[in-house]
Amino acid sequence: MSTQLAGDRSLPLRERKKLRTRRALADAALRMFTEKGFDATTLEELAEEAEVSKSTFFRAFPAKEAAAIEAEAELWSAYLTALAGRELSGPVLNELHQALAAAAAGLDPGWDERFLATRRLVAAEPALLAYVEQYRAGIKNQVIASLAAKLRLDAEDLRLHVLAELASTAWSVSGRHWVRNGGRGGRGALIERLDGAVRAIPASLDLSAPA
Amino acid sequence: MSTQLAGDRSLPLRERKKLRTRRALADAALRMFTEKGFDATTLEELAEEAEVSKSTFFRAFPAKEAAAIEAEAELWSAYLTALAGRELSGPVLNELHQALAAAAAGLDPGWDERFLATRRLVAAEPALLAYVEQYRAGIKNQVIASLAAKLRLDAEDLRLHVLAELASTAWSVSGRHWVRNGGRGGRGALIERLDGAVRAIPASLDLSAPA
DNA sequence: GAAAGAATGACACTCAGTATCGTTTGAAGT
DNA sequence: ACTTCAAACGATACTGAGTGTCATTCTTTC
Repeated sequence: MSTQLAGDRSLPLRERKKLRTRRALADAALRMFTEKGFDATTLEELAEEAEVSKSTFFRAFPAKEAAAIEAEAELWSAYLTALAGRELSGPVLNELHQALAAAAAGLDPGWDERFLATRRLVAAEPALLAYVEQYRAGIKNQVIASLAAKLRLDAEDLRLHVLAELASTAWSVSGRHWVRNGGRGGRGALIERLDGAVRAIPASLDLSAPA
Repeated sequence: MSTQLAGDRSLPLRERKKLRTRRALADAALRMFTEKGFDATTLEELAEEAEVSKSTFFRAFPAKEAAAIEAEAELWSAYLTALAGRELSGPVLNELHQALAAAAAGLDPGWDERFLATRRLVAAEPALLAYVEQYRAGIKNQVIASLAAKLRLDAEDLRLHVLAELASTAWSVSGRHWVRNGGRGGRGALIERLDGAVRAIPASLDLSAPA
């Protein structure tokens, strides 16, 4: 269930190499974008830093932005995996919550730090924010498809869209708070914030303006 | 409250011209992207079709994608305007719903058709879908800021995020259904679908998997 | 009708992203 | 170890979106 580390001896050498360069590129991206800025860093420089060619970069990532949000992508990927391996029972929102919490808990130890750096970058660079929004929308659609299959519902059922959206929103807000606090408390604190956010959802619908 | 038509005599000539070229570009984009495909149409061709230079295109739109989703952008812009001019009372979700319905109702007569064409394009072109997702995320943030100011709440209040998201989701799902039905019933039918979707939201939270 | 200023067109430039192809390297069987 | 095969890689050339600059042409205003 945990992320594939590049040092994993069980993997064929070829796969380990691919993971290593992928990680090298993502690390270089995080570092260079933070130091020089996203726009000021060209892909050529980035590829050179990771000692691969530009071709190799595009074999590992579909876009410049993707390398910067690796940590975020790892989380959502684990989320989808956790959800797929789950047998649903009871309130669906609760299931999504559990899947998300389990996904976050299962990531490799260094993830916290990378995620923090990623979110800071995203907050500073509009291009990255746009990419993240679009990325999450794609994940949301996969969640909907997965739920629709498990529950034998139409993928256009409004309720699925609402639920997928709510889980994502809860995560997003929790993450922003966590980052504003400098990531204090690490992953545990982040997951606790998520718990609180999910619990607060039902009350949201009743928010009223004073008469 | 209605959209600025290029024929509006009350506007200075210079502004009318700007609106005319903007509309010409958006129309050309919708037509050419539909006929030739988004990628196969270059900006040079598109600009030539509208009889302006590439420079002028980028003064009217920030990106190639933006010209294709003018109709969508008009709606959200009207939504923000309607929301800004509203005094909130009662359930906030209801207010958002009303603002959205009013915005849709107030757009110019040809909007239905352009919106339909836009959504078909978006469904066919991943690049456009990505752009729309990102665009809506920006609108959502403005809604949150507007609500936070009116209700004197923190912009990070989870409830605001949830509500802004729900309104957007209800619209999105309603629109997709409407498009699947070929836009039958015009704007009236679309707004009715929106009503139904908003009403169905509370039940979404209770969706459970069979034990 | 003249001055001021905004919008435009023309042009040059950067760089993300794609396509092609010859070379290297790990995987698998003998 | 030796060969075969396929996957990954590097090098190169190319397209086209998006930016910056500047001279020119319009609209507004006085």
